[in-house]
Amino acid sequence: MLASQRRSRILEEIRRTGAVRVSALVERLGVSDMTIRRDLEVLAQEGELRKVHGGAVLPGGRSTEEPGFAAKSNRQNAEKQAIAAEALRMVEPGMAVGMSGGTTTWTFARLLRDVPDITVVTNSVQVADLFSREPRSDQTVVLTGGIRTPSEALVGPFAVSAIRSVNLDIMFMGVHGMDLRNGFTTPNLVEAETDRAFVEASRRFVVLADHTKYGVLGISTIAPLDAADVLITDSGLVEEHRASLRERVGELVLVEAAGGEQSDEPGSSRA
Amino acid sequence: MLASQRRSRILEEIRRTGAVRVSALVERLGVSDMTIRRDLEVLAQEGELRKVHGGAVLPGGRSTEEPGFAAKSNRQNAEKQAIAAEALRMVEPGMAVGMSGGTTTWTFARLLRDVPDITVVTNSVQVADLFSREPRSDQTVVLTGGIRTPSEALVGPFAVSAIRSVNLDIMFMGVHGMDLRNGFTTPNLVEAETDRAFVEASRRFVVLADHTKYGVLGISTIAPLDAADVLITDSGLVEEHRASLRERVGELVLVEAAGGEQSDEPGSSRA
DNA sequence: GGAAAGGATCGCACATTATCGCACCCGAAT
DNA sequence: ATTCGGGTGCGATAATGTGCGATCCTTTCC
Repeated sequence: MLASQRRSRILEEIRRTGAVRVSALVERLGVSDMTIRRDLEVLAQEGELRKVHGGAVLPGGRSTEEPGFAAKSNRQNAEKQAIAAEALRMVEPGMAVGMSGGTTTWTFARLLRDVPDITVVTNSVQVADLFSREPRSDQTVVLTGGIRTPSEALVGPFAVSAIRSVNLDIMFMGVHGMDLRNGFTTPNLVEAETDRAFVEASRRFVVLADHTKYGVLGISTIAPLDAADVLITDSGLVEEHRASLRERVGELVLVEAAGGEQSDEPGSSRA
Repeated sequence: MLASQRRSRILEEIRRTGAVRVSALVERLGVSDMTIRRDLEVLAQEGELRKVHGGAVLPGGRSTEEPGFAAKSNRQNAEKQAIAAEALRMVEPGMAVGMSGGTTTWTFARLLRDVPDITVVTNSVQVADLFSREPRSDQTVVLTGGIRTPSEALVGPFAVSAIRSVNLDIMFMGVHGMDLRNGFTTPNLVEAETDRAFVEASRRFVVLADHTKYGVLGISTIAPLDAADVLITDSGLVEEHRASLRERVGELVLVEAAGGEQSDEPGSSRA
């Protein structure tokens, strides 16, 4: 059995019963306890479950934990993980990193916690929450001020003013839609304003967007496509769209969504 | 059964009935009384419940509202409730209200949610959380930016700059200590800075502090006693201290803590 | 084509830590 | 004063994580 299959089984089990114990999984899946523990570690890192003594439970506990709840955040989760992993390669110790809100950046923020000596500026309460859960003395997390939107982002003049006063080495932004004519868009007018401020405040502007965002149109434009220095998306994007984007954005990075929920092809040679 | 499952069951039970007994849980969950006690201890530490003789009851208000910082918030809870109720009388619809962090202001914020048409400016993530749980279109809640302290307050230049740019009708502040010589103090240097900015930004400065704060000295002074237009405290304060304070602060308001220890009645004392 | 190098995954042994129940004594309520 | 619940100390048991070696698959080189 493949590791990703095994992990799917674990998720299936925990979603059905609400909790799993290591010893039960050892018996059921026929692997050692260490393997199970490592699986749980990985799944916990992805936010799919929460490790507890003796096993794991669903993460549903804290309301501020996961943005938008499971329905939304699990969509394209494998893609988001892969995108986040790729984005992580662009961050180096000592950097000043900006992050907007959204589930993709939230996934990315989970990985970012392990990077030493960085300064994070964000207008997302959830992202700030992630870092403040286990504070590290070598990391500084700045939450911009402002008024909360339903998606828990801070917007408005306070946010804009705070963002304008910083200089970021790199800015990571999740968007709701990307389109040739309208660029990167969001359904929230005031969020677009803060997002624009973020773009202006950063030396390097990186957009994180899975392939389903292509062609989606939010009411407000954050920036044209060519404003992005890098766009990281996944290989689910069809060739035609890849070409379009490649012409416009600074650099287009495609990542392979590793070990999705179901899409495993054992022994297939690389294309 | 996993320990965390067991604790979930306990919470479920207590939220359904309002109270649990140790003996009942022993039977229902099939573990020893000591295990139950230890569970209750953990949950009480998290602020999910309050231990009483024979079992546990729900803490002050809705337990789901209480964030993780609640271990300390139950101390002097009755006093805080009474102080908060008194402070509420000073707020009128249409006002711009400032609030610092701390458990006393948090208690106050819960009452403030019912006041129509107000603007709240706070550097406390928890206070902002309270309002964003059920957003009202006639209320605006501004979170100042900044870096999080362990007590979940936002501090630093971003916070100060945001606070300086607003004008508040009234400012409510919880303090860590009050002392004749050193005035209102806090153990956190940078928090004092934002607190001072709050004082300067407001027309009317109200301090909320239960009687145990008297004589306590934090490392950093926020303001001298006479900077307070109003000081609301409880009648646990001895006469000698009352007199001292009355000389210095603009107005000293003493409230009676209802019911001594118990305070888990939703429809609380005054209107 | 095949062998060697590289990388990832998994299992085992070990030291460490957390959990639980029991016995015992203390404190609170009636 | 008596009874019931509460807390502390201890030992037994289970769970955890780290380091290491074995195995499998992929890649690379000849």
